[in-house]
Amino acid sequence: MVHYRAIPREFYERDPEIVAKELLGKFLVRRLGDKILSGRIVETEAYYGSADPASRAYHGLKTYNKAMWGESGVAFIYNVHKYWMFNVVAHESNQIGAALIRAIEPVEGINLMKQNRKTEVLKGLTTGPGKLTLALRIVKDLNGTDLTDTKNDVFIADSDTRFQTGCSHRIGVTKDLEKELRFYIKGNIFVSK
DNA sequence: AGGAAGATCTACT
DNA sequence: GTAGATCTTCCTA
Repeated sequence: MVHYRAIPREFYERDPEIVAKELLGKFLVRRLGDKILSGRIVETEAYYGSADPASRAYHGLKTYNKAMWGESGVAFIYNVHKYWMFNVVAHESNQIGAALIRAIEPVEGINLMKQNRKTEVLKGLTTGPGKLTLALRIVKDLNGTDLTDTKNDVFIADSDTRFQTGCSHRIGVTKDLEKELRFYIKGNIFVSK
């Protein structure tokens, strides 16, 4: 049983690019009853507001994306192609932004993750945004959950381990920015392709 | 009420 | 490498 340390809200009250980069190596933890599922974050992407055509916030404030305007450090969950995308709201005060968790490396509750994904194979279990939400049973009910509180059903926990990181352009977006806003842990086999 | 789009995944060639 | 499946939400009529 791992002890999970909460991350203060100030961590998320910065530019999404910085938050996305620094989320690498930290833990995403899901509580299912008395069971814990967790994984190390190995791949993220940063999204902005009206200046970012790939962002959910690009077309202005809507009911489904209003979390991106809200308090930093809470979950922003959005549906695409039958899957749920898991984001953390992250922006400076009066700004808009979020960091998408794209991939994790399973740590605790691996057998339950396999059940949730209906597979026996560890390889590829959580190597994509849609796969990891399925594995951790993350659905839109968790939208708005405070991720800085370790008592909640889903939260993010700190880690002291440092990794070599790389960056590239975002994946799957139709209109990307010039900036490279995807970050990943170099050499980790759970980074998506 | 219906159509289209979307930050995806799987399976098959 | 590419096609098709399939779901939630939004936009228009």
